[in-house]
Amino acid sequence: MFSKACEYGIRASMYIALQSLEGKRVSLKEIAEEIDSPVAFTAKILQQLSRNKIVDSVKGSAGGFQIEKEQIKKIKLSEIVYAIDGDNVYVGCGLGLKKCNANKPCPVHDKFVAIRDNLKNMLESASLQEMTEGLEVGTTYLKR
Amino acid sequence: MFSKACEYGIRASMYIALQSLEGKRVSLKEIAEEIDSPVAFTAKILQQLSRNKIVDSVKGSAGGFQIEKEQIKKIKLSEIVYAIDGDNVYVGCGLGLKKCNANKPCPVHDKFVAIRDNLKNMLESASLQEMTEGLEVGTTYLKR
DNA sequence: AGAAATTCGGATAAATTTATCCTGTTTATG
DNA sequence: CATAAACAGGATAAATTTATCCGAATTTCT
Repeated sequence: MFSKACEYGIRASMYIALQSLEGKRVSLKEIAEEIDSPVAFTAKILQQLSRNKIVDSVKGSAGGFQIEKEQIKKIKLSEIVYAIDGDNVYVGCGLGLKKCNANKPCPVHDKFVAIRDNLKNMLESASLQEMTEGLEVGTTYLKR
Repeated sequence: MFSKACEYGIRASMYIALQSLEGKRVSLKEIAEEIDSPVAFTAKILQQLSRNKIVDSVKGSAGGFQIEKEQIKKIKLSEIVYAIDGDNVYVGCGLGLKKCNANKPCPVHDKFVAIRDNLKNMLESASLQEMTEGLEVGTTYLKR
């Protein structure tokens, strides 16, 4: 569904959000440990998220990553996915045709559009805030 | 969503089905042309489909690929996807966790399950027969 | 029997994605 | 101000996916 990079990106964002709500800034190392991802690769992804204003990065000793509380409420999963995977998830034919559309559709066009719209709606309505709620009370997990 | 291999595999199966309904056996070359896919790569995929009894292959001059009419009615897209991509599409956590389940779910578990079930249902209910119908009357396409 | 058309299967190559490493820069802190 | 902790970014490597090539086997047709 998503690329590995995107999976790590989403999980990292969720972890940063979780800690930011506690007022804690977190280091790359800690993030990678807590979401069980390769450190250096995660660094690359955090750079992307930082450039795309999804997360704030602070250099130097006592630096790390954080997300402002207001942002945690606003940021939707769709923005994270878009920052890393682009619009691949939303656009593009299920069967790989370059110019598939309602006018000249592939045989599964309508069925795919329906499913993709579901996915899109889900990602556009799921905020980081909402995602952290289960993490806080221990009913959802970011590794294992 | 699917791998390139799977996209080509689905399109190839649809084209073979379409021609088989006309009583025509089709060659690799013709298939690749008609679905706009790389010939040699398509050959590999057809081998897989042949081993998995999705398509029949006939060697030798005047050989080629075909699908029996009875099979065209029975074969669902899910079988093609499974033959090529395995169960990746259905199983596996949206965020890449190895042991994500209803008991210890990732933050998006339920939402993903819902969407994946949609996809699964769609693939399990869409037969090759159904797919060829639009192709026959020219309302759907396999290339462009 | 020979030639042509065709799939099969192994080896290999190219492209992309995933992952690592290393050097530089920034910043808090003692 | 020196040091250590941390991110940034370029170069590189490993793994996977996508794609090509070629010889062998099979079958039809003349």
